[in-house]
Amino acid sequence: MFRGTYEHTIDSKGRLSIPSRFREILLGKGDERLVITNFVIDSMRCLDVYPFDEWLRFEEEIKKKPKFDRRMVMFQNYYLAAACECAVDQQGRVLIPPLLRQYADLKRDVVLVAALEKFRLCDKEAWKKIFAEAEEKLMQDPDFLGDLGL
Amino acid sequence: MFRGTYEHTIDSKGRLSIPSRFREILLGKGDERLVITNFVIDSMRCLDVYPFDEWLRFEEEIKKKPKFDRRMVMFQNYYLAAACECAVDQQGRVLIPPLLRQYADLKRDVVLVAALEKFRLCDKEAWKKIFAEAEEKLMQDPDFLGDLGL
DNA sequence: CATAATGTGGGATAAAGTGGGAAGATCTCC
DNA sequence: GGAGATCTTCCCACTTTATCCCACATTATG
Repeated sequence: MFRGTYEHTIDSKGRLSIPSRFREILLGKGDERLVITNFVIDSMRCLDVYPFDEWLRFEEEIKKKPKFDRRMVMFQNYYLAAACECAVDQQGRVLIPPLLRQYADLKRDVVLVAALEKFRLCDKEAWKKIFAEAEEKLMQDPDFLGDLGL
Repeated sequence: MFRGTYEHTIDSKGRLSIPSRFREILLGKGDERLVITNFVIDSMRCLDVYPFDEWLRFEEEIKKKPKFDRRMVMFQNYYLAAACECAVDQQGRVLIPPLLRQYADLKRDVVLVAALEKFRLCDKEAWKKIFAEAEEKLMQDPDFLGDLGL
């Protein structure tokens, strides 16, 4: 389970270092490969990053679904088609594939955000907006937090 | 169960010593790890601090909820994404992760406030306001406690 | 009053995050 | 097919941050 939010930078060669806490989890799996693909939060583009074994698990789920359902085809075109396997180098960095980087409009400053079994990669400014909106909406709705026991 | 309010200081390296009463509880669990995340009281930002086992329990509760509910997604982005696992060192101190420290605007003087199975970490001045407001509301409304069924 | 426990400060060491060079691979264009 | 350009990978190095350890002051305890 990934936890926490980290601000990192993408260098001039398009490399991004994985937070050591995240990397520990990958090392624990004995497989440092990642699968990166498109995602959107609040209509802001970002990237989803899976450990390789979690991605395989996810693919198995997909296979169980009706293959020619129209929405399934759309999903495949959007999410599966873009998925790219990336290796982590010996310094703990991944090269973000140019097309994906371009898609999510990742510049220098990015944020890595834990999301249970995977994590998200997001432009820093974009994440600020996503976070601010979540904070505001949640605080306007004390009943919701109450239901969660907070 | 945590009890009491303690005024401590965050040192120049961002470390905070856990009150010994709180630490006893952690030692009793046999696991001194903490999970720290964002919170807001009366639109004043602070941090929620869970013993590791309590946090796991909470995560299990969350997993039972509908995953793609809009408010749930926001909650995921606000509360879960920021949650960071922190170890207590041999002097009984935690390093408050910089992003969280920044979020809650923690300077030197902070307050640790027990909240049942977890506790809160709050800027000293902010806590004064939160406390004063709570006290005032209680005094202005003699039925307050009664309405709560206490 | 002596002793222990608690909270705080600071130095030394290790680790994390970032930048950049150089060799090898891949691609492009002629 | 070969020269040049680009991209990838590996390595080394630097800076910042985290962690460990020792030490001191203050407060609790007997």
